[in-house]
Amino acid sequence: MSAPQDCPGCAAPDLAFAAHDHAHCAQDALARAEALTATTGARLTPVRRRVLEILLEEHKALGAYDVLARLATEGFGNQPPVAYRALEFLVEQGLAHRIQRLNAFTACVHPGEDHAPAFLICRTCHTVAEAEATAARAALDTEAARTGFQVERSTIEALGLCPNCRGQA
Amino acid sequence: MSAPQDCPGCAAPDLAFAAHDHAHCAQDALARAEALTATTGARLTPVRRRVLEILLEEHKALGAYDVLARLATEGFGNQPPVAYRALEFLVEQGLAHRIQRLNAFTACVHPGEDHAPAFLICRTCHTVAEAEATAARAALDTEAARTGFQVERSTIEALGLCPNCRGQA
DNA sequence: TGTATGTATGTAATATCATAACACGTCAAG
DNA sequence: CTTGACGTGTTATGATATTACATACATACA
Repeated sequence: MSAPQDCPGCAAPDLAFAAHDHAHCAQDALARAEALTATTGARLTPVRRRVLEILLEEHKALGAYDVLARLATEGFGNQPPVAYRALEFLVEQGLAHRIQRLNAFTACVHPGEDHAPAFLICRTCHTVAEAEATAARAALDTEAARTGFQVERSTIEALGLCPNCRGQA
Repeated sequence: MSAPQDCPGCAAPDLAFAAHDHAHCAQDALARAEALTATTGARLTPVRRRVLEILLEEHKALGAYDVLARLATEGFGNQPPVAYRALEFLVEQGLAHRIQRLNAFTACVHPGEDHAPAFLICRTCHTVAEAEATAARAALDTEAARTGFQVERSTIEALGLCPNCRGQA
């Protein structure tokens, strides 16, 4: 495992859209996940680890049943809870994110850097990228506070065209 | 129908949370909806109008099946498409919004004022309020643009505690 | 007035997403 | 060596959403 700044692909903010060594990117995320769980004591069991690997194969969001189908062919259980539980674990640990708009899940590319990103979802190629959401979240919190509402968690997701698909249109 | 500034309840930004004359608030939204559809030529048929009324009864989000159950007892169809079609129409016309986080729908309290609000969802009383999202959306668009992503639609939803429920906690 | 056309509604069937409840196995602490 | 926590497997069911087709209703216009 290399530090993030050692990998041009992994360090880029537009990671998902830019051409990059995805194998390295996935390996890196997996290694970090292992380091993280070792630290916190959370158990990255075979099913959970495999689900993370599956999510890391592409910068896309996968439905729970897509994941489940993969697991089933590999000798794991084939009932929905098997997938949902592993996904829930990964989300709790910050190793994956749920994309509300798609009822689907995507691997976190920056595990450990405690963050609540915005998601950029390309409506053509279905790639999902994480984007920095600090400013947007701050604006939302401020606006909410004006009405006395206290934000605990927020969902920020954008649908649109990624740079690659824009070029082709 | 009165202009928005004539109604203290309807003009307030924290409409949903503040004590207000909700009957007036609902009537106002309905009247605007009628005016709007008359302008655009869209047909606010009995089912669609009734669905809007149902959504306007409270500042909450209702699931499609909740709406459907109401419709069914009133002599309308009782199959899911009846509710989904009416809801889709209302959303298209800007008369209702879909809350992704809840897989549910809520009436728009400012129909006609072309807007894409953020939603503030109270986790205790389940009230849903619309909040100004211009700043948050701008921040998101800017961040997305840095990666070359072009945002077409964005979802901004916050889960937390509304002023009333905060007081009680 | 009759008829064609588009739009809305009704209905059946099915697809997709998600959770509750319980059984069984494993492993570490006491 | 057993108890308790946790993880996994499985059954069953619940919740959300769409496809496809049939029917009715409105509008325009021959």
